[in-house]
Order: sequence, then C-alpha cells, then structure tokens
Amino acid sequence: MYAIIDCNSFYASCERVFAPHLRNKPVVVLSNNDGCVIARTSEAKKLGIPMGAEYFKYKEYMEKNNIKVFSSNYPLYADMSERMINTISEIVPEIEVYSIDEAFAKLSGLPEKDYRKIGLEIKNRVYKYTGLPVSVGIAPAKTLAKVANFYAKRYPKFSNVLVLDNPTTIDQALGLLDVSEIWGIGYRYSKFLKNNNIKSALDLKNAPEAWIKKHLKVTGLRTQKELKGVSCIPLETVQPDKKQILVSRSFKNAVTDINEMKKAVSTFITIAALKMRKQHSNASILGVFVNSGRFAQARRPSEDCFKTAVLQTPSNNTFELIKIACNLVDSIFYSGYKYKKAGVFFSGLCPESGVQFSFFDTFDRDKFSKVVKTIDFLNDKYGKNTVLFAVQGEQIKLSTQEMLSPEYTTKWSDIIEVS
DNA sequence: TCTGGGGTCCTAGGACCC
DNA sequence: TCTGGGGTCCTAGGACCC
Repeated sequence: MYAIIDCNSFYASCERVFAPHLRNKPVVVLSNNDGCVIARTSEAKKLGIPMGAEYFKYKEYMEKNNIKVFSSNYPLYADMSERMINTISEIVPEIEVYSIDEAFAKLSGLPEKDYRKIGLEIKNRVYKYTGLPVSVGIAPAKTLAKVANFYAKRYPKFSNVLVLDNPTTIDQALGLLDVSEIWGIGYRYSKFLKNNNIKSALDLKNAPEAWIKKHLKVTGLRTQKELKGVSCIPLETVQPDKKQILVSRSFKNAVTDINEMKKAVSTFITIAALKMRKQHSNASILGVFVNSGRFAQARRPSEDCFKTAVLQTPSNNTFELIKIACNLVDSIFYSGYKYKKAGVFFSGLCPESGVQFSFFDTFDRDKFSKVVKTIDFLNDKYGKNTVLFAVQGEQIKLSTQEMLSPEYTTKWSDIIEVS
C-alpha cells in the first residue's frame, strides 16, 4: 500500500502559518515578478481566481474582495517543506520526496495495519508540528493513491484522508473521475482519449491494453496497470542526482544592454554552478539562451537564441563557467532588441570524482577550486551573496517582489550578528 | 506598461559500426 | 519484384510532472 501526502495550497498555506489572522481568508501567491497567480487557498478559488491568473488583470478584483496577495518567498517554502518531510518520516520511514509539497510513502510493513488510522496520524501530526494542512490518499499503487488524494482533498466527509482498497470502491471512484485528472495523463492525451470515447478513469482502466500501448506508449500502459491495482511505479527513496540543471528568469524590465545581460547570465551561472557542486557533479555542456518573451512585438527572426559550448574538461567551477557563458552571450546577443528572458543550462553532468582531464588544459583547476570552496564557505556562513563575482556588478535585482513576506525561518541577519 | 520556473522519460530517425 | 542482417549512440521532439 502506498500513501501520497500532499499539502493543500502549499505556498499560500506557508504564508498563513505566519499570519494566523488569515486563516479562513482568501490568500494567493504570485510567481516571480508578481506576474501571475501560482497558489490559491480554497477561499480564493471560490471567489473565481483561476490558476495562472495575470495579476494586473485581477488586482482590482482582489482588492475589492479582500484577497491577501503575497509575492513568492521560496526560501520560506523550502524550509517549511523540509519540516513537513521530517515530520512525515517520523511516522513512515520509507518515503519518496516527490515535489516541494508532496511525498509518497510505503505503508506495507508497518506494525499498524489500519491505514486510515495512519493517514489521520500523519495529517494531525503535520498540522500540529508545522501548521500545514495536508491531504492523504492511500491505495495499492501510486496512481490510485493520487486518485484517493483527489477525493480526500475535495470532499469534507473524508476529513482529508481516504483509503481506496477494495475493488468496488475503487471502480466507483474511477467512474466519477475525469480521465484528465489521472496522474500521467496530460492535456494532449486526455483530449485524444476523449475523442476515442474514453472519458472517465474507469474507461481508461477497461480499454484494450494493446491499443493503450500503441497510442500512449509504455508510460501510458503503466498508468493503466496501476489503475487496475498493479503497482508499476516503484517508490524512489533516494533522490537521484539531477541530469540537467537550468536557471532562468524573466526580467521585469527588458534588457537591451549587453553588459546588463552578462550580469544576469553570470548570476544564473553562480546559482546553477552551486547546485552542481552541491550534488558533486560537473557539466560537460553549457548552454545560454536569451529571448524576447512570448508577447513581444519585435522578435529576432529565430525568436529564441540558444547556443551551447562543449567543455573539454567537465567543470563546476564558477570562474571558468562565467567566462564561457559571457562568450556565448557575445555570440547570441544583438543590440536593438528587447530581451525579456534569459537562462543558462548545464547538461552532460558527470560525477566530480570521475572527470577526465585534458592534456592541453590551461585552467588552474586546483587553485580556482580552492577559491570557489572558500566563497561557498563564506556565503554559507554569512548568507548568500556575501561574496559576489565582479562581473555580476553590485547585486542585481533579478525580479520584482512587491509583497514579499519576511524570511521568518531562514533569514541570516535575524539569527546571527555579523560584526 | 503588466503573462513563472524547474525537471523527467520515451520514441523515432539518422549516423555510424561490423 | 528484387536490395543482408544485426547492432549502438546520439539528438530532436513530444509527452508528462510539480
């Protein structure tokens, strides 16, 4: 038996933990640059705020209806996520952290056999310890657990915990579920399935396997088997290393100057390279892209400008990577255009310990790796951006966040005094 | 004026090997 | 009409997830 534990309106719920007067009040959280809505409490949903709603279009309506608006505060959410995961793993040791607000758990093998009781214990303890409201779905396969969670979250009579473990109840639940709600069935497939008269999850479960394999490939077949109660997607208890790392941002104000672009790209590199070092990987391919954004009038003919460099020696050294990235910017940046977005991309990741060195290497790896280690140490001890690279300029503001909550749980200056 | 940011897996087809 | 048979690696593109 598997459980999926999922926090309701996660980002908005995190904000509410530190603003108790907003309990039962409508709250939304915005994306970077305060662009659009990415989290809504049930009260905000009831007032008709759609997912992805453009803030500028709904601002007035939100003010009129007393909807509290927050800019996104990722350090806060990451910290709350960790607390949630720690609490869950006290009760169920075998868990897979699936996303910032979700975890799968294996329930078979626990001394307690009353699955509903386990679910309620998880829900109550997470709320008591962290203040976060979670829903728990429990079933013989991950996909079915997701179905159970869907109902647990929406129907008050289940008190946020639902166990689906007998065939009749499972078929009932699947019969009432739109095929597009199934985990693994996205926009394209659900449209295709509906055209072929497969409308509910139960229809999908009962469709011919060969036909599913042909049109939805093996992943679709796995989903179908899971709906039949055959577990095909195992629990991944160890988080595999990232195979690619991407850092990108939209700019509040379009970038037109190449040096401004280099500042931004260098900052993306420092973020991405730090991610690589944390998982002890080196990249063999570095990519940079710039573009005018989806809504631009004047775009370069190729629209997106993307260029990669292959590194003779895989690296995670910020000094070296910034230099290469800036050269790539030189080759893809055209003045006269307004760039709204840019990003960097690392792939061909390999373990730091298994790097093949080049005979003709000119970069002093030993020396610069010591410098980078020292920078990481200082930024870890005294807060990020304590030490910057000169090309980054004074710390650039990557995004606008007008309604940011304080970093209640992580802000360094509140914890230590730097003299 | 204003529209997010990360990821993964699978398949088909081309280039190449013997 | 017919054309050998069996492989691997890489990439682009399409699907999905949060």
